Amino acid sequence: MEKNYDPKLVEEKWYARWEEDGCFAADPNDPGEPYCIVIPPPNVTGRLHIGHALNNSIQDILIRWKRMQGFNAVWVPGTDHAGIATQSVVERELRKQGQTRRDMGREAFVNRVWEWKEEYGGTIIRQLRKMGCSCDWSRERFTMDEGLSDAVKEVFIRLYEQGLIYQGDYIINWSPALQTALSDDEVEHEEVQGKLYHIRYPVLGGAEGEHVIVATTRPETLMGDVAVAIHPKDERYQDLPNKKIILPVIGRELQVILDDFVDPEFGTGVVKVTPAHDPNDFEMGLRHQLTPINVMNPDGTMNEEAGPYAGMDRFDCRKQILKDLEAQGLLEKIEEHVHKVGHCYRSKCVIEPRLSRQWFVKMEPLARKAVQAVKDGDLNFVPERWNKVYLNWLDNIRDWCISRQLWWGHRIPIYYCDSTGEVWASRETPTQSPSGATDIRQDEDVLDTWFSSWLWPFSVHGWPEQTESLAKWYPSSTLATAPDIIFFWVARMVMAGYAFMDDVPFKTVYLHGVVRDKEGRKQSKSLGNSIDPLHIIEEFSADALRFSLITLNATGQDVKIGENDFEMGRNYSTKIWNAARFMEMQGESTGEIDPALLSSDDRHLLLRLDQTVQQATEHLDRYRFNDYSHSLYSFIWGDFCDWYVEYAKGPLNSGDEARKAHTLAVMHHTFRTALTLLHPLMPFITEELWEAMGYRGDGTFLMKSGWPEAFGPERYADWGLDESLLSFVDAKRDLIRAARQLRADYNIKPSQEIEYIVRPEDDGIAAGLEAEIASLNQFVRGKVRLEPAYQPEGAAPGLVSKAGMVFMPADGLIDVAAEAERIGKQLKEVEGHISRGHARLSNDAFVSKAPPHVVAQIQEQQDGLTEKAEKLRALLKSLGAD
RNA sequence: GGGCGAUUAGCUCAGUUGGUUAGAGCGCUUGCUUCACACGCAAGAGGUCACAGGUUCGAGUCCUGUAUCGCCCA
Repeated sequence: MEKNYDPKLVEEKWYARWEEDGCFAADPNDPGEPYCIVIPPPNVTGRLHIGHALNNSIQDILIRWKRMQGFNAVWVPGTDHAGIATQSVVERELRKQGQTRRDMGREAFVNRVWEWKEEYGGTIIRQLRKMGCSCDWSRERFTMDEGLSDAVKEVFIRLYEQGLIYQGDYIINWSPALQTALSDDEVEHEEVQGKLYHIRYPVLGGAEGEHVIVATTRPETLMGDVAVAIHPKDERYQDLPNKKIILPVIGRELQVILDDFVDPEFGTGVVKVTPAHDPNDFEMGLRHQLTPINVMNPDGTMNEEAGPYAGMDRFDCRKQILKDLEAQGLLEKIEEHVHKVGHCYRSKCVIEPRLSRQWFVKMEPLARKAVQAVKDGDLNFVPERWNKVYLNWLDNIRDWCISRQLWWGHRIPIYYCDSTGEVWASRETPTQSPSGATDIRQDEDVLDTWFSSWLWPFSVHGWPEQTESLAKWYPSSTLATAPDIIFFWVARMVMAGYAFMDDVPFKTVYLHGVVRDKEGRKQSKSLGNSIDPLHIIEEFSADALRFSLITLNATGQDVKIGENDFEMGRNYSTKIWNAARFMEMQGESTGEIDPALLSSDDRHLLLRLDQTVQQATEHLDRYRFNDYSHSLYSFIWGDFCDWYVEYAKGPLNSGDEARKAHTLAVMHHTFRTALTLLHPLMPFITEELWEAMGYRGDGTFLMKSGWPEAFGPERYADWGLDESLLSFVDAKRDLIRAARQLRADYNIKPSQEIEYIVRPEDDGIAAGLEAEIASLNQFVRGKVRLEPAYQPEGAAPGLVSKAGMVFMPADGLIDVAAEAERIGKQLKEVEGHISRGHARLSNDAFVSKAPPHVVAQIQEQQDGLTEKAEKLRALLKSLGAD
């Protein structure tokens, strides 16, 4: 074995071997309880970013763990056709060649997108393999493949027939850049420093110059005004409803309406009503039977209704109309005004609320069961606080605008016959209308991409076909995703699950945090602060990438991470590698663990191993991935490498073959179990060492091996594992640390053998230490002499440890002042603790009300501290420095 | 405007139902090429747990309020 672990070839090798051997493939007929994860399908245009890396590390940990536990586990991968993103990518390519999609025509364009998808799409899927993801690739799906398209059609038609899908003219969010409608969730509201324009609207037939002042942030929609509104109780404008108002520029007569919606505090209390360009005004328009006037084209330019401004861009129009109003003396004033403006989540352009005919899903009936699922505990969010966010959204749910004016996507299966006026839905492509007319056409629009993603947990299994996979793996078990798509996707999947499968789509939703840069900013291309996971894999390893991400990320919190944080994972890999290398150098291990030969260090290690098995399992059960990682880190690095390997060097080099073999047996037993526990997190290095250490035996991959079970009371009894053992080894290590500290403080080289004199705490410890004196000597690189009644003659450096006092004769080199300072400092600390403990114990309320075991504990601690203080004082005295 | 989260060592963060002397990684200081590992070993320094009240025998942990930062919804 090489000194440094070289992951590159190893990772490639194992991934290929797992795949060749069908380790990832699941069969619904195999035994085992079902466990299923469906991947949050990444965009087919996407590339793996660090957020995906975290998300998929979590899923892979879960699936590998459950597989090892004997579940019939499947992880279904796939991608999403990402209507807007994918269409934009191909359009951008066309533009470079001086072409547009309209030049090409719909069919040719869609073919072109398919070509693009075949060639470049799914890069991300290949990248997931580099990370070690154990997806069942034979089940890979795409939201536009044939089966999923059937599912989409089926769902649309069922909802349409139930009256839950309808078409209507409403205000929707319009992206002028993309020229399509968007759902409410696709709009990002950003606070901007804008302006509030106070505009004078003349009163018809009023006195010269009589006007009302209307405040607006969007003067360019003025031409679409059909009324002005005031609050019914606003006393300032009592006589206004009887008058007519003249719309500036256009000269249209406007009525004055009274509506509760108007906020008298906003601006002047008089607002313009523009039903075609504002959702609230639209509602007011309905209440007062006003006819909306749309003044804009789909591309954000003004149309002929805008009179003199026709053809002008909406923002140019704003400037021009302000200039004109100013010239006519109609601009009262301009105020600074901070308000929220909707932006397109994809193009970032300013969203235009626009009246248009679109398709909607009526959500309220679907939401009911989705609410109940969480209230009844059939669906759980981890961390729990997301329950509330989810419920709050569902309680205020609004209908979902599902039509998009795009070409790439599932075309709406609605047909029209212009001559007869028939409108109907059809699963097949019809040749005539229900009444037999042939002048038929299909709706031009496609469906929102989420309209296919919300079916994912069952459509991936072949629904609407009743497949074996569907029967076995629906509902899925855990969904792991980021909270930013809780509404877009998670809540809608729950609704679809109940609507079409009559059950939740998954039992637990684990929501992890967002990966940020060191400054806490979201990683983004434009900031140039993103970490490329592939670069990390290249530089460190996939295991290191996974380890660092998981270790640094506490449940549900955002994680701030920088490039060098991945060193941690690499260093850990090297550490494990070298521990293995050390064992390999000791030769073959054939022995079994023999209870009669177990030393206290052996037992301590085995006890800690068992604790680690329990902790790792429990932490995974509770989705505490960082705790899981931490417990293995401290076990392997701390217990195994720092203490046990150092201890083992004694028996291994003792020349006693039986001891050597037995020590190796303990090491291998432990290391083997530790590799198993670590496998879900670091699959590659563990699989490699599993083979290198000869654990494969009959040829079973580690990834197919069983998850370790805790020892249980019998083995505890057989092996003599108990708490007193822990405290003895603990005390011994405390002594070793004290001895090392004395050496370090006096700058004595590690190579120099020195003598320590130890005055053991009690007879039991004395006997224990006596039995292990060789090991002790080795740890302190010196010679330990046990002298129960030792009193230093004159000044000698000494320290207090749990196992007793340890002295290091220094041949008159002692620095009395420094020694006194150190001991004095320690004494002060101990005295601090003593006085705090004393205060508690002398408090009657504490003694009478606290549970007895707590009181006893404090008492015991107090005794220990008091004793320690006395020893420290004695030390100080022997220094003659008091 | 409503809701949620964060505030603990120089930095990034753990700290589960309140109960040992508040932990880790990185960074820092000192020593060490000790026969697995310098991607390492050993030792060390560093914290009035944002602030103010309250509950309690006992608060980093629970409650109320304040401040700062971040996110979501309207």
